[in-house]
Amino acid sequence: MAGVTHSTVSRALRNSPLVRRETVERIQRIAHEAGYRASAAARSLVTRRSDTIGVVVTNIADPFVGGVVSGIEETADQHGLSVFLANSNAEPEREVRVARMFEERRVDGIIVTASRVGAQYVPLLSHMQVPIVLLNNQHPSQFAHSVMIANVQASLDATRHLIVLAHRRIAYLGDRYGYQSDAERYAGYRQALETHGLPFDPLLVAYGDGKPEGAEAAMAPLLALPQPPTAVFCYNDLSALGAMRQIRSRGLRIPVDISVVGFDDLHISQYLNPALTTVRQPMRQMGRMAMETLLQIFAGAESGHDIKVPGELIVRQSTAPYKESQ
Amino acid sequence: MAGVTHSTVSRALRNSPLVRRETVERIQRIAHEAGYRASAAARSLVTRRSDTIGVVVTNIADPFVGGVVSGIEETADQHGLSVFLANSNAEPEREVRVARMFEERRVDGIIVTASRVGAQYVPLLSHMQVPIVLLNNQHPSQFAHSVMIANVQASLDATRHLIVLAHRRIAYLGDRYGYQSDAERYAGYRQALETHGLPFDPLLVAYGDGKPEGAEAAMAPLLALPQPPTAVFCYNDLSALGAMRQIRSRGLRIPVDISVVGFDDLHISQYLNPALTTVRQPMRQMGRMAMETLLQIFAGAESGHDIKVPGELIVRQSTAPYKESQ
DNA sequence: CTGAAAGCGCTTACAG
DNA sequence: CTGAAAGCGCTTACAG
Repeated sequence: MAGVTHSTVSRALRNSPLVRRETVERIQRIAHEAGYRASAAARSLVTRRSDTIGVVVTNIADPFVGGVVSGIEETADQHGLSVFLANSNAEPEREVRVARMFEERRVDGIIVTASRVGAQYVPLLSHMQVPIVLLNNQHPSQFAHSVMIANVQASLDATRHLIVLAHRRIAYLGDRYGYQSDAERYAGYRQALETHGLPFDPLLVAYGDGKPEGAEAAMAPLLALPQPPTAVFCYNDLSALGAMRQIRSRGLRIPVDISVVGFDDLHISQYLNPALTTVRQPMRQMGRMAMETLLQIFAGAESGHDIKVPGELIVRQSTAPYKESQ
Repeated sequence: MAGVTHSTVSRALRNSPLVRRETVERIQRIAHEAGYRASAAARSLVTRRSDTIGVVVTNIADPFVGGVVSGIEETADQHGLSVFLANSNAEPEREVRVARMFEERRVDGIIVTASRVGAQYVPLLSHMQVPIVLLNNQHPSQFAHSVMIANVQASLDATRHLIVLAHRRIAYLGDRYGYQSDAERYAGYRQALETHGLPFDPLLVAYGDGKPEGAEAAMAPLLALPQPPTAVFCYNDLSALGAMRQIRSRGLRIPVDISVVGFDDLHISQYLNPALTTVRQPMRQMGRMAMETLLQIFAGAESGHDIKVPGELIVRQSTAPYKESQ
């Protein structure tokens, strides 16, 4: 040591006004030279806060999730919080392990980000008495707050965009694992048809897996229809990617023969050929909002937080007016 | 409690053979019913292990990084380790904060994943006495082990592929922040030219930022050359995405007028139009390997770990034979 | 402004 | 097979 007790050291390192200025400086200098670093574990044992949050995702390799986590981490860092990242993979056993892990780590809060999270999962987490913020997920528990994209409105806009372009046979290519998000995007699609007096044809609805693979496969029967669609609204950009490949492989041109709309506006979407018309989700910002919601709850805000983020339709080159020749 | 001391509880919960079978069961049942969960902080205070690793990335929204982190997390989870995720953003202040955070948290090991990490950063981390594994990064410290893609060989293969297609004016579109990776990929490119007796033209080398934006801008002067390249080898797939858009915007066709090769084989690359010829990096697996290296070091392996992963050239539709008409 | 004491919730020798 | 004791490294009233 350097002439004082560890009590004083503890105070000095946290810049307590209870310690004489010069003592603080001396201690900090010595601590710095010695490379001393207070143990977070010991501290959290007494403060009863871990300064840690848990983030669960279904798949960190999904670019949408990556954008969201980036926003979460940025805000957490600004407030001195560390983030535990856990990939649930939507597997029940992993979900259970993640929940237990978060409990043992005594995380101060949890953010669940996923396009498809097991239905029993959030109840599992909400059992612990810790605030939970859901990002683009259902809200089945009273412990959960949420940040959600305005799926219905955004999908309505996207579908209307196609209707205004004179398309009459518009397909919906959903995500069979998308649960709530898929249901809402589908609802927006239906609403748009209805509002504009277009008939709904169940043959024009197909389901992929939210990834290019599944969408590519789901697109095939749509194109094989006697009266194929002249436009397709996809659950997300990744699905659009698969749909577009299927369309090309049939020798059809986008957007001349068929228009495609996505959802998310991934960073790459503007670089596709043709550039993808899509609904922008401000992923990074949504991540930040989720983290800020948690911060507000930590600070004692008791009212429910249910933030609805508007989606913005970005019109690019994958959509064009319907032409008779089709 | 339920009739025993906390010592016994502690032992029972960890399934110690020192405790009578039925006592173990009774305690576990009660603990389960009460929702008891041992505090990781208290435990790690005495065991002197946190069962935690720190993962630093420059940008979690980068799809390459997402793939790697996915592999890391998967393996960590299998071994009961939790992962702290920190985004350094290549900003020096954040790097310092991350290092301090990891020290305070007493992480058992660190993995640094990044295409471009600050040069002073790893020394900063290696100052703490904790094993470090670098993924696709320099190896400037004796505390660091590494998992790296075989950049030179893979780039040589990629460039040779273009040479075999009869291309003679092949550009290299690098990443000015890519440091080591960029230098090695460039070296492979140079080696291929040399081996095949092709002249090197410095005018055919341009630098982007490893993202579509920078590559798109860097591609422009290349195409404006009196003798433009007929093929371009890009630092990574994201750069290829930008290069391709620039090429199209000049009214040139891929691969008829110009061939494009990327590096990474992101999930989306096979869905591009045209599908991208690229070098596959097994991102997920590399992440797993990095984590396994750490695990081996924990287990006492003292030999240096420097794993070189071969890249695999995946030929798709963005490359074609050179034709006179160009 | 500083010190002595208690305690956060565990694990692990040491006894028995 | 179980208990009593010590201790991990901090923070924070409580005194002075």
